[in-house]
Amino acid sequence: MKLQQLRYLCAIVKNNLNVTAAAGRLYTSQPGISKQIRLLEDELGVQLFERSGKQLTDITTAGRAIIDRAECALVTIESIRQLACEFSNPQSGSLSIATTHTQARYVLPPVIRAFRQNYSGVGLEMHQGNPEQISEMAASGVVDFAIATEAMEYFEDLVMMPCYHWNRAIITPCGHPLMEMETPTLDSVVQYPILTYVFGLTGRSNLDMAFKSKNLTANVVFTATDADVIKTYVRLGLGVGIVAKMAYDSRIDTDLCAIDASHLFEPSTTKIGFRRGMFLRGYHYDFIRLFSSHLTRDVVDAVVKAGSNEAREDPFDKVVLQVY
Amino acid sequence: MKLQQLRYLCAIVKNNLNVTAAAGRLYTSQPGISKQIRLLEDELGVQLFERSGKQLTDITTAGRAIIDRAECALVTIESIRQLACEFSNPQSGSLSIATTHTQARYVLPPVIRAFRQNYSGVGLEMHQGNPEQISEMAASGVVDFAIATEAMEYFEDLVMMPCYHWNRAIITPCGHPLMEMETPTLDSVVQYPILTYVFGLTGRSNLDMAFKSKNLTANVVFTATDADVIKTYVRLGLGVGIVAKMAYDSRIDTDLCAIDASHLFEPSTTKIGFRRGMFLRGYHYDFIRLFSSHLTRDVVDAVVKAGSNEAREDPFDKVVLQVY
DNA sequence: CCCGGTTACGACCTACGTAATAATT
DNA sequence: AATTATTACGTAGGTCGTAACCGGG
Repeated sequence: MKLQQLRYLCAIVKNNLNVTAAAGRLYTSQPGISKQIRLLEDELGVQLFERSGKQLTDITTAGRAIIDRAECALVTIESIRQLACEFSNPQSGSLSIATTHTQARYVLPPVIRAFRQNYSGVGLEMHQGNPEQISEMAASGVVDFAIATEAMEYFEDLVMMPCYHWNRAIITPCGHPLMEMETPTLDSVVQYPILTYVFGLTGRSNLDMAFKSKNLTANVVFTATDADVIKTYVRLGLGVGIVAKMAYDSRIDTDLCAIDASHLFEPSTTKIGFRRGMFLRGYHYDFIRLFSSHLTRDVVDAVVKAGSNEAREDPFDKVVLQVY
Repeated sequence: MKLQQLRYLCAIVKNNLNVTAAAGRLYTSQPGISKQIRLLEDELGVQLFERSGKQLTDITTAGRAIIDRAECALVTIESIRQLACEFSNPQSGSLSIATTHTQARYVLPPVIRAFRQNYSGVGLEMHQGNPEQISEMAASGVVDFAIATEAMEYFEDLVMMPCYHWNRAIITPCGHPLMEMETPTLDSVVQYPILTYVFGLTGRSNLDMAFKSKNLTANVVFTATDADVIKTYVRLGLGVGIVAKMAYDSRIDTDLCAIDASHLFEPSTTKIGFRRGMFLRGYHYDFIRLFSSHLTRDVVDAVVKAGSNEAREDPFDKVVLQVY
């Protein structure tokens, strides 16, 4: 049994049992992969894949169990590599983050700036996607960290930690009648066409829940994945926007007005997650800390330890998170 | 990085940094090992060992962390192998147990017999030693299971489970004055020279505690590692023996008399343990079950899961163990 | 001077890529 | 017919073992 064979095995699985695709991803030839898989199966004495003729059609029961452990072994091996790096070269490496537009555009900039000042030798890579894609990237090891607000609980092998709460703002062109009120009600808001995030993004579910619980139907005329686009269309007069509060900047958005809407919608919680078993380098801890100051190294370590098991008491019960 | 290199690395550590010994254990040449270690260090860019001249004198900080993970990876790899075996050949394999004389001689025989009837294809291997050696064997993967009564808690990477409680018997040649009493007291027992187990074996510590708590000094004139030897010397009239109750068989030891001593000494608990992360095959579960009927597959799995973390509530709190 | 680790070298093996072949959709 | 896996084969790299070489205690 060789590590390569395990890598090939996992690559095939990640590429939907397409050996050619797996070979492409690993920059090697597909006959090589086929042969190594065959050899592995011979050595272990078990079929790992169901085959119909030459095609791989499915994973066998044994295969599934073995692949799980193979992934685990590979993660451990990777962590050895990282660990060595951390000792030989603690100031250099690379940090890759997958996140949503909202975070990338409105929350991360100061964090990234501070991080770069401390770790100029660490390469940064940023990926964008919806929360599901983001989680997937972190779970499969494409990125180190996933940062998002929704749909981050569904990956068993991600360690998730809450970072901060945030509320929404209602934005309109200046002089809009809604802006006359101190604290508009949901009833008054639904009078107008609404522009907000597409479903599944940036706390959209909390928004829908608020309307639903009051039996109101919001007339959502436009959705987008980011607040910049939404603001653009609010400026065009399509309606009122409901976006994350941090997406409104009074210095820049001078032609728009905003009202805090924290009394209308439940706050959402942004979380950061990384793959279980991953070795966290010094700069990983520091990045997390920069992003959310209560997540010190000790706290993170505790969560990792606790998380290796199913639910015990939530270590964040008593922590008061920053609120935007 | 290759698996062999990790194996070499761990072997060197297990052999006290003696490369030649490690080579011998692995049936390979020591230049090969030296070279692979060197290559590994080059690839990782970290020294794994401190060297004084050519000698390996110590493990570096980085080395220690890396070796930990290397061992973990190797255990996972081994578990893949076992897993495959379980699928390809569930009835064959091998089971190795390390235990003390008491278990091997008085408790395990019926278990082993039953096991062999179910799994005639599984080779059995039995090792003996003191509890520390036994734990060590299980922790280092020489054997699958460690079964003993004392000193099993000190290995962090062993999963331990209580199997049964047992009490002691006082044995004397027939007609001994102690046997006149229904329930002898400690005071009466200390009147006589005592023969029992050597320190660290078979619940010896509970015995010492009992005397100490009553401020009595036992006149221990003879210690041995097993009850057979002790009984022999009791027959010679050296004194009274205090041995595990199951070591007295009225059908065989017709020239000896025994009195239950459970009122004098706290019962001891025999435990079974195996290396954390080890893949348990079907026959492993069955063996455990045969040895201790409350340790069903579900219970064992639960302990493994829970044990991957530090102390949570003891899953055996409410279980009533069999008492010998 | 012996024990133990490193260097040097040669043999064998095997992983991998290219090219041709077969099978499945 | 196009896509995808297997088979065949040659090469290049690397692991391992033998043998000779050094450094400490």
